[in-house]
Formats: sequence, structure tokens, C-alpha cells
Amino acid sequence: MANIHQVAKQAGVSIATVSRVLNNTSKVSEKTRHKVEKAIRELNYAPSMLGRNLRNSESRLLLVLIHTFSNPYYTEIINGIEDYAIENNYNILLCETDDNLQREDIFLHMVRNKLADGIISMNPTVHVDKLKELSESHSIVLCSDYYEDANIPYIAIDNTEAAYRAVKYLITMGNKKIGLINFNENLLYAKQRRIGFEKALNEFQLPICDEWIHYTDGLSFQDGVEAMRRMLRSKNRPTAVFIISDTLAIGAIKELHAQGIKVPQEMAIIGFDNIAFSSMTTPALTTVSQPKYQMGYRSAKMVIDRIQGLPVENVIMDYELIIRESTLG
Amino acid sequence: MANIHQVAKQAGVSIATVSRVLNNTSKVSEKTRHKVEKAIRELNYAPSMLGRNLRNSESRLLLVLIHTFSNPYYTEIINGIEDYAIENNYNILLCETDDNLQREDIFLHMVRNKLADGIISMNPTVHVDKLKELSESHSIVLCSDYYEDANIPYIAIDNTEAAYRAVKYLITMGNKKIGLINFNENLLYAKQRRIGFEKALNEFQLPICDEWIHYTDGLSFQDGVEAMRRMLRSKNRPTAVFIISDTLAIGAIKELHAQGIKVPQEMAIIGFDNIAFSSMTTPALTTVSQPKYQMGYRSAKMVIDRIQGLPVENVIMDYELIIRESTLG
DNA sequence: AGTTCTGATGTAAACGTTTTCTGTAAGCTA
DNA sequence: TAGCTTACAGAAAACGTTTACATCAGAACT
Repeated sequence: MANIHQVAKQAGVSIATVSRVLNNTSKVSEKTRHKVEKAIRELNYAPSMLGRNLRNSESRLLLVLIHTFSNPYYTEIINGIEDYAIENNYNILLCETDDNLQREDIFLHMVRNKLADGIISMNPTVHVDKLKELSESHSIVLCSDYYEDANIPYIAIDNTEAAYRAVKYLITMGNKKIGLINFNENLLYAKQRRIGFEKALNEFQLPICDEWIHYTDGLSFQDGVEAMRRMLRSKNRPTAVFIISDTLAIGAIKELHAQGIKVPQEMAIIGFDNIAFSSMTTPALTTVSQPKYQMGYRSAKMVIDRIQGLPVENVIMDYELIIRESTLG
Repeated sequence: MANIHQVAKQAGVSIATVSRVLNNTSKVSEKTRHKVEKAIRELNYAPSMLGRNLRNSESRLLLVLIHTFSNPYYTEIINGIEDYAIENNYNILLCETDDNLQREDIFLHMVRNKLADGIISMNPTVHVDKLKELSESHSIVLCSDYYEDANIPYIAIDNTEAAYRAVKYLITMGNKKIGLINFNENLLYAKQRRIGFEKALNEFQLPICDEWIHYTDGLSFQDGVEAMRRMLRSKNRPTAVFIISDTLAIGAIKELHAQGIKVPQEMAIIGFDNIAFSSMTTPALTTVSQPKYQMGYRSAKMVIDRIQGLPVENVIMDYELIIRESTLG
């Protein structure tokens, strides 16, 4: 593959001129511009990003840290990130950390190694201290989950409020016995959603019953199945359950089906996240929708702004309650 | 951020020695090694990949071309690719082409620009000619869909045979009227699966009825809903349908549900791909499973082997029929 | 004509590595 | 001790760009 020197030679100009034509960074006469363009075509030349990146000391690569590819919650966010990134000549590297601290380290190192210019972390299990330290010298943004005191820019929704609204909806539909399936409260959003849940129940003076509250170890379908199975062991059952994530909710519904309990007639279910599949299940899932695409798009903007030294501010986005079949009736 | 010169100075050695310690590429005495390591720690030094990549003229980045993130078929393949890549010190860049030729061009250019060392393409709508040309000088591998005469290494299953087996299973379960929902036959696999479908029917002298064969424009849930809706317009209905992809099949089942037709009692459904969600639906989907993780893992090996100039050969993987609820009874 | 200015182009340094080639001191053999 | 090998370390070139600075021809002044 030809390099800039060969193009310069072929065109009878200096490499500086070729570079100027490539980047049209300063005026080049029409005549020489044509000569250079001709040479580029003849040699089928494409500038090496390796050289350019070294010289500019940038990689134009953004890291996107996620827990696992198989979580469909991320897909739309990633679409948003990617669109903004591509528009601004960045590429994104999807990094699956898989709860593996070593793997996470590899990715965090990449930004120190100049292999990436910034990080969007959606990985709630990330090692906070390291991230915090890195954030002092590099561009890092948290998307959808964040740390209250870490001083790392973030974008998220008001989880407490959203959960409150969802549960309030269940109450206004006449439910008096409402359960919760939640995930590990190390994650801020899990804690916030539980608080919102309790806030709604308290407001209407409804009982918060331990038998109706179950925690899961993961966010998978199977975790949802098992949580619901545990809940159903008790004779005293809630008439509606607020579930922290759609995938868990879909698992829960599957278990209800298996035990012959009708959704929503015998038990209403409300999920969270509005993943693509939540509209495809039978019954289709009522859920809280986050503006995932926009969250991705804007977090990409935040991280790139920060790379360029611009000031960034935390963003709280709006959510929306999507009512489908799993709570009707 | 410190560079290698500062480390060398701090340690009182030359940059060559520092580099040797970094890569332990040749013997360095214990004493100097310690000096260097101390300096590295003191300066909190991390070698720049930009410099290293330029010098080695490699990026250690692999491009993975997919059509859209939201297709869950890819997730496990990507897991496999990533595992092999990480093991071999490569990173992968997920590239969503979205049927956008311009976007695809950007990605193909990246390998010419040295920003990526190789490509794994799972994007069936890719511009074949360009890929073919690029493949002559660069490392490209096709995964799961391929082109018969393009001379680009590929990894796939025997789609004809797999479809044949699936349909034969429907026949042995007593079905005599069997339908097909297929996708655009520009894709080799769609054509192959249709051929397998016909082969099975012919073998058992069952009718191939146009009323029972429907094509979709896409691979989404909604496309599945609509295809089934069209099929149900006819009074004369099949008792089983072979559907080219799980997402379509899940859409079809949703429509059957909506029209009050029981699956599998009134109509059996068999899908293809064994995506994660296919086990979560009600009824859970019978489907043909491809060894997706292995396909990803091995295609990463193929592309890296090719980068290193090793010879590679096309691979045909085994498939498996996964029997679940949508065909029982 | 001499001076100044302008616009286009060239020169060379810099980005941060790896690696070949060379040098040198120490260790060994005879 | 002379001669040879070995083990280690340094100097410098190379990878392919971008860009600050220098140069230079010609235009536009006085």
C-alpha cells in the first residue's frame, strides 16, 4: 500500500502539500490539487490512520462498557451512541466486561494506553475507584446507572420517580397487595426503584409485605422464573408485582403461565426498560420506558465534548409508562 | 502522561532497554530490569498503543460487520469472536451497517486505512464485489452467510440439510400440510433452507402449496406477525409451519394467539437459530440451533490466522434440532 | 527600481514506539 | 596472555502522518 511519500513523488510535490489536500487544511492551488488527486487515484492511496493517530495523539475510538451483550436493554442505547459517534468521526468499541475484573482492567487500560479517547460506562459492576481516578485525567461518562458522589458526569432517568409512578398506576387500577422483584441493591437504580415502590405504597397506606419482595442474583430470564417461583410458594399472594427489569418480568410471566395463573387477571405484572421483546410476549408487557436512543446519543455527545475540553453537565431524562396487556383489566 | 524516553531517563538506561523490558523480547539483566520497572511504577507509565501500532503497522482491531444490533442472532456469535480475540490480544469493533451502503463503505475503508487488521462479515446485504476485491489483499472471513463463488473464506452450517431435517421432523409428527415463512432469497441461506424444505416434502410426496408459502421483507417480529396474518387469510391452512428465523416465528405465534389459534395443537411452529428468547416465549419455540458461540470463536481464529499469513479453510459446522413446546403434541 | 506583502509550497521536526546493528565488558579456552 | 565467545545495552533508523516555520516567486505598492 502506497504511503504519502510515494504520492508526493508521483505528483511532484512535497508531502506537506499532499497532506494539505487530504485534510484541506489550508489553500492549495487548483492545479496542484488536481495533480495530487490524480496521483492518489493512480496509486490507490488511502492515508494510514496509524500515522495520523500517532501524530494527532488521538485514536478517535470510544469505549462502551457493558456487562453483557445478551442484555437487550443496551441495544438501543448503543444505536444512539453509535449514531452520534459516526457523525463526529468516532468509532465505538463495545466492551463486554462479564463481571470479570481482569477484563474490565484491560478496557480501562486502553484509554491510558491511548487506544481509546473516552469511555461510556453502562457497566454497573465496574470498579468505582479506578473509574473515578481515571475520570480525573480522561473523558468518562456514565449512562443509565451512576454513583452519587463520584463526580463522574452521568445521564440517567429519575428512577425513584419512575418506580413511584409505575406502582401508583398499579394502585389506581385497584391493586392493594403489590409485590416487588428487585435486583442487588449495590446498583443505585435498584435501590432507587425500591424507594419509589415504597413511596407509592406508603402514600396510599398499603402494606409493604416481605413475603411479596424478592431479590435476584442476576438479570436473566431464569432469575425471573426463580424469583416468581419463590414468591408463589406463599399462600398469601400479591395481585400485582412491580419487576425491576423486563427480562426478569418475562421470566416471571413464564412461571405464572406454567403454574396456570392468569396474567393480568389473577396477577398483574409491570416491568422496566421497555426492551424490544417486551411487546412481543403474550401477554405484552406493561413497562416503564427510558428514552434509550436519546440517552445513548447524548452520552456520546457528553463524552466527546469532554474529550474536546468542553464543560459537561449531568442530564436527567424523561421516562414514560407504556401500558400493554400484562396489567389490563 | 509519561513516555518511554522519560522512563529511560529516570531509569538511567536507553529507550531500547525499556522497550525490551516492556515486551521481554530479549534478555535484560535482573538489575536493569528492576531499575526500569521501578521507573515505570514511579512515573505511572503505560506504553502508547499509538506508537506501538504505527511501528508494528498493525492495529490489533477486528471489524465485525452486522446488519443491526437488535438482531439477537448475533449475540452469541459475537461472544465467541470476542473471546478468541481477547485471548489473542485483539479487540473487536462491532459495525452496524443498517443496510446503509455508505456506512458500509466507511467500515470497509477502515481496513484499508490500517485502522483494522481484518473483517468478520455477518452482514448478508454487504456489497459483494467490494468485499471480494478487499479480500484479495486483506483478511476477511464470512460467518453464517456466504457467497458460493466469491472465494472468501467462510464458516457456516449446512442450511439445506438442517431445513430438511426440521421439516422431516414435522412430517414424522404426522403433519401433512406444511407451510413456510421465508425471507428474501437474495440471501443464500434463505434459498438453501427453502430447498431443504422442498426436499423433505418431495421425499414424502406431500404437496408444496403456494398458499402456505409466504415471504417477508425483513426479519423483525412485526414481519412475522404480518406473514402469519397473510397466511391465515386463506381458509385452507397448514397444520405446521417452518419459519426461517426465530424472531419471525415469535411474531407468527403472537398472531396465532391473537386469532385464538392454539400452538401447537392447531398449528405447530418450528423456527431457526435458537436465539435466547426462543426458550422464553409461551409456548417455547422448537427450533434449529446453530453452534453460534463456536462459529464466532472459529471465525475469529480464521481471520487472525489469515492476518498472520496462515492458510485457512472453509468450515461447515453441525446443527441441532431443539424440540420444545411449539411442536409437541 | 526598490520595497513590502501575499499566497503557495517546501523543509524538517515531532508524535512514541520497536528493532537492527554495533559496541563493550566479562567470561571462557588454550 | 591472547583470542574467542557471550551477554547485555545503546544509537539510530524506521513506521506515516501533521504542522510550525522557512522560502520563494510574483503582485502590489511607493
